[in-house]
Amino acid sequence: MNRINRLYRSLLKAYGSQGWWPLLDVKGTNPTKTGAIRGYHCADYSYPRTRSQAFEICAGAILTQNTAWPNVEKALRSLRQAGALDAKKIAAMDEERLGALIRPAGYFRQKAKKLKLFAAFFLGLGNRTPSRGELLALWGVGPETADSMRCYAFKQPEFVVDAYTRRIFLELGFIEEHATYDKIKGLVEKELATKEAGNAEKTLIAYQEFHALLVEHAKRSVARRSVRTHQPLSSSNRQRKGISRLS
DNA sequence: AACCAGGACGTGA
DNA sequence: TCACGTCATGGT
Repeated sequence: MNRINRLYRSLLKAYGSQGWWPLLDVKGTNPTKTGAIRGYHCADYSYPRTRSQAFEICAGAILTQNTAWPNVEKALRSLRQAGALDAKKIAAMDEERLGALIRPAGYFRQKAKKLKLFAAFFLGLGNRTPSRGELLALWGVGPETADSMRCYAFKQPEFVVDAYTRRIFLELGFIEEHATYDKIKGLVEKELATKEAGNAEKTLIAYQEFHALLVEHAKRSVARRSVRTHQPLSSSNRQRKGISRLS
């Protein structure tokens, strides 16, 4: 078994299934997760079940850009409270009012624009699944956001690379310091898929879980300092925090 | 009280 | 291509 698969298996053993993407109305059942327990659908991969839930995931993907999830959740609840967690409503809303509703998520002027653009695009899709290229062509949607939408909202086997993934892979020596997004994505899609090759559904679940597990692991054990310095966490720190090396 | 969060985009070199 | 600056609130 290759190192990517080994890491995936040990993370899964350590933290259990994560059940991303978090949805406002879904209750999670994994007590070992950090942060909010609600919002996850651990070991149930039938979500999103509606077009509306797919939109909620996409909106969350935009709102979470460089932003901590609890703040995103506040913005989503604020939208729902206003009856506006809905593509039609958002597409028709003026940016000032939308910005006020999503304020807790930060960057509210930019994100109001992004949400409006995306909402109009989403409506135009009808029931269709957008390609990665279509998403990337939208202003405000970069590689990570596009892959998050594809993987979690539209259930396409597409691995999401984020800052946490990068940090952990660098620490483990899986990648070079300046590895590109596509390089890291390719590494996972090549190595993690080998076992599930030919089974699209299992591949999708593996991509969803692996990304979520990397985030969970990073939140617990990877020093924030390493973002700037790229210095590995010392073993004494690791032990003090009760984190095993996992590979 | 700095520092950072599940980025993306525009700019100048 | 590449390194920065910008966007902005809220938690630690």
